[in-house]
Amino acid sequence: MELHTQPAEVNLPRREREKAAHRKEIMDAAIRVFARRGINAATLDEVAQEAEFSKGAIYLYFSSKEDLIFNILYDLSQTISDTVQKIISGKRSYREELLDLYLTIAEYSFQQGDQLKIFTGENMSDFQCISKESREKLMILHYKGIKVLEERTTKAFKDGELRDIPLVAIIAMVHCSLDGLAISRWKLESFAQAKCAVNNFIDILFNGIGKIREEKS
Amino acid sequence: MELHTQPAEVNLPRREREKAAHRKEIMDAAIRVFARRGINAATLDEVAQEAEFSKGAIYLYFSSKEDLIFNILYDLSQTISDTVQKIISGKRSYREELLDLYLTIAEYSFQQGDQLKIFTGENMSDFQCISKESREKLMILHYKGIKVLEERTTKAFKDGELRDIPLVAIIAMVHCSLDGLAISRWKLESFAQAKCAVNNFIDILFNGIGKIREEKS
Amino acid sequence: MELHTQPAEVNLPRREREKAAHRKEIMDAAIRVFARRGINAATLDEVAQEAEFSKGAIYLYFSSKEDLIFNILYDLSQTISDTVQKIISGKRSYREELLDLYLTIAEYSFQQGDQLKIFTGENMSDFQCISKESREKLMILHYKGIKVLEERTTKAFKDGELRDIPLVAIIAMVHCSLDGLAISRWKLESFAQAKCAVNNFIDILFNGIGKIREEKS
Amino acid sequence: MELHTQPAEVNLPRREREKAAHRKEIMDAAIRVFARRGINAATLDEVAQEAEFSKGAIYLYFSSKEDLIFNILYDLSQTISDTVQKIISGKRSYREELLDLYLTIAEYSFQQGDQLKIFTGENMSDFQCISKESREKLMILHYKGIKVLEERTTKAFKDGELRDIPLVAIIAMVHCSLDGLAISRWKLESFAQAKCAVNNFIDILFNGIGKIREEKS
DNA sequence: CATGAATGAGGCTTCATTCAT
DNA sequence: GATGAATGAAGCCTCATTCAT
Repeated sequence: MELHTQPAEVNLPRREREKAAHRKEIMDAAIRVFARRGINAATLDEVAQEAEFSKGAIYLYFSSKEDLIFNILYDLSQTISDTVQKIISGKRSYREELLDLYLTIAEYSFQQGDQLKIFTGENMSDFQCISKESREKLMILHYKGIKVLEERTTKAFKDGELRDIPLVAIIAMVHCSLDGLAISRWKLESFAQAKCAVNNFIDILFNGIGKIREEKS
Repeated sequence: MELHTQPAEVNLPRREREKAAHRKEIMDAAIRVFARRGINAATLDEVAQEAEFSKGAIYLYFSSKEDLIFNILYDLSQTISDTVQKIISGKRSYREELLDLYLTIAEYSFQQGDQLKIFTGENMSDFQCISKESREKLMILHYKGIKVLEERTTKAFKDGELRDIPLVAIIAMVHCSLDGLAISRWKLESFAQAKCAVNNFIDILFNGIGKIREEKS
Repeated sequence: MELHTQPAEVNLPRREREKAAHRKEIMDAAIRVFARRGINAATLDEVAQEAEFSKGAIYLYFSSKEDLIFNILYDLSQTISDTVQKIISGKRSYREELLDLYLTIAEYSFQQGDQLKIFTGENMSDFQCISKESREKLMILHYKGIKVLEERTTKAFKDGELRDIPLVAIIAMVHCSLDGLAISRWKLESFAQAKCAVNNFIDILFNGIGKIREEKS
Repeated sequence: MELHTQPAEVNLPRREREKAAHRKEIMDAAIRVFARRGINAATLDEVAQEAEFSKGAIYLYFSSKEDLIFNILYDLSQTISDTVQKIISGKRSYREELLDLYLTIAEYSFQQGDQLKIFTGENMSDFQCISKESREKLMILHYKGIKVLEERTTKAFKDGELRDIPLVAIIAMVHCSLDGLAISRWKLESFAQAKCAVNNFIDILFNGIGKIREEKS
């Protein structure tokens, strides 16, 4: 299962296709530069150089640096949200689905690590570089994914898959570990390692680290 | 138990004491501004205004904006490292000590939230605004805390407190949840809530969320 | 009587005719945009859009933005100069001819207001956007009209149509009122109003506003 | 009688006085550059160079190029409006007051020609370089002067100083000739010449240029 | 001929840093 | 020590001009 990236537009006139391709090239170059230098420190000169375009060309595809950043974040938010919704469908067990989600994110993190690095390198609600409205658009997408997770967790609880723990705590746990995974705080050096780490994480999440389980009275 | 902040230098000549006090005032003001506006977007003008000093005065205490940032991060890293070392002493059970650490961090997060916000608002290894050497100094401190945790976890394992799970996975789990706690991803609105959240987290960490524990064969 | 605009070239091969037509379309569009946005603020993108041509097409007809501006101003200068020469012929009384000139300008101002707005919207001798040489070409045309007016005024004086007032003063008076008329400082809202205003102006010019005429001693 | 320029602030602390002086120096330099190169073509680099300050210094006194332009225009508008109100007081005859006004403007035009050149070099209502709101503030001042002239003219008519001509025509005449005077369309080379020109203008305005006065029937 | 994507010089603006008072 | 005016490097953005298709 792969992160569901935006489909390449096909069946368009050559001009349109090229335009879309160039736009994507610039975004990809920007992602690399932003990941390397930080969003704020990165200059459009660097992005242009990385993309092998002139600085002016960026403005043919994006109205400003902010617009470029926003589009990168929006695309990624969309991708993540879509992925969560596709995987967390409720058709399999909660544990299976969560494992799938983590593995998918881990894989994406290895393939497209730069994107995730930008995404979580800064606390989303604090992105100073984009306007309040844009930030809200991102939050909406973001919360769509959270919502799905929340509802699935509720269902798992009702289905007797979970211990009697406040849902909010479970969500928080899942959420912050996803972040940790995404920004490579797990310092994994191969996808094999990542797979192993994910398995361990799920094991811990479901069974705990304590030698003996203290059943709540 | 409290986060072990730097002790105010006592027994110094008045001049020295005043100088240290001004230095601290500027750092505190900077922390507030950085938390509010982001390190990059914040200007020294804003910091000076918040500190009720002139812009020039900042340069009497710090050689550059980078130096100011570094000192803030260094102090915090020191504080955290000291705190971890003080709490994770091996004198109590692993679980007790971990709970203590989380509660202490949570409390600090409520008292001095801005500092932690800056600290983890950006991925430390990627702080673009400070030089490689300074970054390494910070990393060293940072890893001191990690090291202590690692060793304590090893001991706990040997003492039979833990299940047979790779240590690195446990460390990663603890680590990313600490980040999550620090940058308020847990969205807690009162310290009471935070205490509850911490208790839940420790419960999950030790006992897992699964209804039935699947003991490893 | 109408302002003598450049005659459409006839009897040319289709290609030539089309080319001339496109050239004119671009100039007309440019006049509209320049009047609306100001010569400096207006971009060739806007002109191209207004003309419904591509930006590149402008360069098939004009070597640069300056060339486009110059041609617009030159055509208008030519038109005005021709008109002055045609009307100020010395065949009728000075007053009749002046009235005719004003009415013609007023009419043109209503039909082609944008052109005149550009023309006098900036002090001709200060057009920064065109080269010194081009500016001089415009001045030459401009002074041709002035010269004709001057000579006609001299003749009127000799013919006993005028009081004994320095010619230069009369010329200045006529000149600045023409400007005022052209750039709509008279704020007229209909051609009928304009005709009335012109009649009043001529009345004032010839008879003054004073209740009693103070004959020079 | 002199144009009533803003009084230099006295009795201020040295710092304040210097600040005001520097602000004025920059405005004066800007006026020279704008007059020489046109408002749009002029760059802040040129202004800074002319003022012998760094480019950044301009931003200590004005928030933007637009703000600088607006302040220049506003000061001048204020000065002109004040002057008109002071001179056109109704204490003397309409003709005397008008003559005084013209002479004052002419004198100012020789002393501070650059300012007036900017002011009328572009049609005020079309200043593309300043925001609509700012433009409206200027218009308000502008119309204050016009209003005074209008009322004085009405009074003169009632007092029997004027022939029976539509007031609006008289105002328009006065107005456009003031413009012509201000932007040096009268091409005068000395103040003596200007005085002479003004006298001639007033003569023409009141008595007309016609040899024989055609009294309206 | 016509197009419009690409270029890059140059403008406006910000802000860390310096320095005379 | 403390101030804040001054500096100038560097960033973002615009737009006249070019050129491959």
